[in-house]
Amino acid sequence: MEKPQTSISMSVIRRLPKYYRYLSELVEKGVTRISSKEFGRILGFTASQIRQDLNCFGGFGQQGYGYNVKELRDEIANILGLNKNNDAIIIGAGNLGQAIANYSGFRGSGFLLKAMFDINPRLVGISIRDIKIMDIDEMAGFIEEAKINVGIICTPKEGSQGVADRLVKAGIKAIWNFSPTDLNVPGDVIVENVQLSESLMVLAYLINERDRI
Amino acid sequence: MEKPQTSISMSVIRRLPKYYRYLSELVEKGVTRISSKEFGRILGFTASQIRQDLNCFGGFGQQGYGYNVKELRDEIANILGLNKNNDAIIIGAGNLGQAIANYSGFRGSGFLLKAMFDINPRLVGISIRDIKIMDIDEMAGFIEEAKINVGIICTPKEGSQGVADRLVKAGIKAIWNFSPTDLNVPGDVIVENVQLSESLMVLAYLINERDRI
DNA sequence: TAGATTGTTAATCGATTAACAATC
DNA sequence: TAGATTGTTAATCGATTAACAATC
Repeated sequence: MEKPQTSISMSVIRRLPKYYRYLSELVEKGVTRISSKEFGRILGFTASQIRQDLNCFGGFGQQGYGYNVKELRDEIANILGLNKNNDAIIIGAGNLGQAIANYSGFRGSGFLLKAMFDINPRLVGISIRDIKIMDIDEMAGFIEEAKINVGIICTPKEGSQGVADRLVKAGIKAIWNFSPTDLNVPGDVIVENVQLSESLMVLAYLINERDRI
Repeated sequence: MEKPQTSISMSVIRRLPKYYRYLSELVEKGVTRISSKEFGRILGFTASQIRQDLNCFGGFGQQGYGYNVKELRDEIANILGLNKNNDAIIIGAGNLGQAIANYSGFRGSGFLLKAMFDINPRLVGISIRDIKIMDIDEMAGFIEEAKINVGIICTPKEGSQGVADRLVKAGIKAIWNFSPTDLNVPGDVIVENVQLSESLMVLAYLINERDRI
């Protein structure tokens, strides 16, 4: 049922996790079928948009019936690649790095945390949830040996480009970046940014704008 | 020089922090003027887009010259409301809450962390960076007394809607939401989401897609 | 003044919504 | 079969890019 897969726009891709999340909730509630109209009402999207989005990947519905909730959830999990394992490491074992290490969402997305790295000798050696913090000089070797393909950068912004360079050199293929910079990496390396500072500034804007009116 | 301020699209607003960040870097480097062309080259945007974006807020440039870097940075800080103070509290003092409490980006955006709240009696009473963790039952009183206007939700998803309800009831006007849910709040309450799980799933998709090709 | 670069209008592109024939 | 709802095409809307007159 899968389509020949032309390039999908990022607008569509960024909605997929939301579809997945709501479908998972529906499955838990025991809902077995849903129409695009009803699903749109729940999500705050138009029915049209949902049908267009899903049809980028295949015809998952049935005329006159709607969509099978469990089936659609599994299709989307498959599209997102949530069933594929990705071994990851965290670089920067400070507050944020430790919080991310404790993040329970890894499992559900197929990511497995294998190690953490830091330059601070006071952190090296201790463990967070059975994950060892190692010296950053051991990183390249570990990546190659353990076939790590994702690096999670939780360092301050001064160090982040340097870390990215070392990750790329060691053969990593994707970066989840929490440092407030745009990393410079080769075109085949994927970077997904979580820009806390930008999010906070947008919040400041929205508060400021509302107060102005 | 400010325009009558019609409604600005979110696409524009979400680019402003990036402008601000790069302009700050340019100021630090001692660059005093920049053209939209050169600024676009640095950011990876078209010159046209930068000029369009800035002209939503006013004519900050000068024909034949370009933009004064420091002036433009200050204008954008002003548009974003980074000079206005917003008193905030964190709800949920677990790993993520504590990491956010330690987040150094608050100051630069005009946010001031005033307290943290949790239901866990083992956390209540201790302090993170001089910020006391209090029992959640003290929250409503604290919000009113200290005139808090921003709540930062770092609880697990089960508790987040309940926390949001209590925040709204206590009179809070904006929420920075780290829990993986879409909060239901009255229309005048601003919610800015940081969806770690969605970001991670997009990363999974991009890795999976690249491997497929 | 001549050159450069803005502010702004017009053209293009892409994303969203509407409409409807196909079909379960 | 009749009703419902999809998949898909067409229309609309909004955002981005190009073009250029205004002007420093």
